[in-house]
Amino acid sequence: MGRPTVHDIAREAGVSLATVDRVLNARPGVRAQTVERVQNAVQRLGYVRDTYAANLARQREYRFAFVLPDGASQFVETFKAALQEAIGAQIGERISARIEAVPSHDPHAVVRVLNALPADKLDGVAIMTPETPQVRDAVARLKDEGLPVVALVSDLPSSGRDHFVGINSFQAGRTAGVLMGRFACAKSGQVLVVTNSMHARDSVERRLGFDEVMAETFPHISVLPSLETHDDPDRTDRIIAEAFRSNSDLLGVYSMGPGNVALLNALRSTGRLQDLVVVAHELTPSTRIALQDGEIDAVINQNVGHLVRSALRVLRAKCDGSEIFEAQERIRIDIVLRENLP
Amino acid sequence: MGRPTVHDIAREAGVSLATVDRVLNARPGVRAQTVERVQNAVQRLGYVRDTYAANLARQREYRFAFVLPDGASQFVETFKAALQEAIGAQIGERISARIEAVPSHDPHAVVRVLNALPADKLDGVAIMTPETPQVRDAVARLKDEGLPVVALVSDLPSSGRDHFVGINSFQAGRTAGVLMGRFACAKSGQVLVVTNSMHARDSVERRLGFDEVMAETFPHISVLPSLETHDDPDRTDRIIAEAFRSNSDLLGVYSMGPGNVALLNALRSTGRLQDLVVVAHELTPSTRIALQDGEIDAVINQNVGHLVRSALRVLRAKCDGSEIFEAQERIRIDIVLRENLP
DNA sequence: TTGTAGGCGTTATCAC
DNA sequence: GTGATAACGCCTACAA
Repeated sequence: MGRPTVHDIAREAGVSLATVDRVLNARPGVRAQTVERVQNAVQRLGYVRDTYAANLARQREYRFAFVLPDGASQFVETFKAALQEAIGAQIGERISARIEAVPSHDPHAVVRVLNALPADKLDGVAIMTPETPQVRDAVARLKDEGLPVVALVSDLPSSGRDHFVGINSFQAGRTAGVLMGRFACAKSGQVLVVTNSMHARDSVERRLGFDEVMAETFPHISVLPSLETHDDPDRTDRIIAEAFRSNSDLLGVYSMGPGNVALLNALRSTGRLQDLVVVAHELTPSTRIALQDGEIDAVINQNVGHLVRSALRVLRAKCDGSEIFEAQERIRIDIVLRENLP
Repeated sequence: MGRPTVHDIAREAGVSLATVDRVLNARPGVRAQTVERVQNAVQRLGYVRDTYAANLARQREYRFAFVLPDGASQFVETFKAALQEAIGAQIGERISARIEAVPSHDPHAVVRVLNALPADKLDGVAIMTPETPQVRDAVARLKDEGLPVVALVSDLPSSGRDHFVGINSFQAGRTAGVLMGRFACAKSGQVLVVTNSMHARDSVERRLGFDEVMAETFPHISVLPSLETHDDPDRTDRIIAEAFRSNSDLLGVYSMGPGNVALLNALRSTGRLQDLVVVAHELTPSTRIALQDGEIDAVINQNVGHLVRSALRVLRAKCDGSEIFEAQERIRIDIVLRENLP
């Protein structure tokens, strides 16, 4: 015969189905002695609950909210598409997800949105937002209301979030560094580092990892101070032009943040893009094309499909109080070259 | 109210549950007219079947067989471990998998095992085996008996397998090539290519991809003919020593096949391992250590966890006749360096 | 503190 | 051809 069921447990323990259920779900109103008997039966028979049958009976619905940066980020757009796709697929069964767009550079706006989330109409929240003290407090409130919270892409380590879905930025920076160094071969010269803002925690960590590798392994290359674009194309053009004026031996560019469209445009207008080693983050329509055209040499990527599915699985597991399957939830640091473009 | 159920369909179409079920599962014994009415109702209400409830009622069990090479391959061992892990986890719910070890270099033995599979006690088969005409016929037989078959890691394109779970070997070879070329910088010299046997389809394809990139982009590097180790450590030592004797400017080694333990040992005894650019396939305990020690520069990998889960999901989908979620089943060509080791 | 009975959405076995 | 009716494994009133 197949797996043992609650019926088997009930028979084995000499109690009724309802009592078994109460014990399995740790509900009160059962004598300690009876609890013991049931648990013994569970042990003996090796019972494991059929989650799907349980969800069916429970009419379980998972209502999640995804708090994502608004604005025209290709990465976020790609992420949203992957979310829609996953919700429509098998993995999205019984899951509904609302997307809350927040102006992520405005911590107060972020907090306003987080505080406005209707905790009683939700079963979990995924947040992709820079870490600020205000955000930390808002997350604490959500958790107080009993909601599982996962941090997406950018971690919120001191917020008490239940889980982080994303890659280690420091390692990602190291990976970018080693590609930069090896692709530049033994040449000496300077490398430009660009991001939208060094207030973003992941930019800081990526920079740290990048610098570490460059100092360790490629001391003949000097890494210039981080340039901040502030998500402004005009400013991007200006600082890039200026950087090319003041540095004679530029070997490469490390783009740590979003905004690759504007950066690539600025680099194109210097006329030197083809000679540079360019390493960027996140595979989006624009970085994909730039890879294909040989403008970008390597992209460090976190697979958005994987991010989405991992967030959904983890949130569901937290709701059910079940274990997560670590191996499946580890997001890889993908290295994408033209030849292994998915 | 929530999603429409079979009850809603029955009411809407003015028929009974049983009839709805017959139509949904394409069973005979329903008037064309009635079929139509039900299908209209399905359309109108946007019904989509609850797979889990269905499986519950059906008492569905998925009994799969995995036909894997025997012998001491670290890759296969890693794969088996991942399989066990997945079976124990959420994704393995209702799935049982038996592993059949075959001496994969012996086509007749492979076929004997395939033919001995009890088709009536199985719901699907995954096969990791080199392609031979005999294997092709055996797969055809399995399919005749109604079993879904997926090819694992090494494709069986002309066998009528339902699906291939793995990476494109040609692209993988190109990826290895570009890493080799760029990591070797502008130096000219020779590159050694090693595999266990050029009878393996993936070795041939990898070689093709590798050669293409080298010829296109790195013409100053000459790629030597493939050396075959025949899975024999002694032979490996000999051919490597010989290769080092006859080539004065060796820049690197591309290891296309399994057997990295023996190959690394042979390379170590030349005393020149540290200076070479080494690119290998598959992340296993030994390649992992070699990466960490700087002996291997890059590993081209297919994530075994992903392979296993994909095979399980695809087989299940084929059993259910349901769609597969392409995006999730595309196995990535991972590039693993020391810095992004998972 | 415990048990009974019914229901979740689907399928399967009977009759009619 | 079609329709009741009872499963599947679990949960939850409500009753005892």
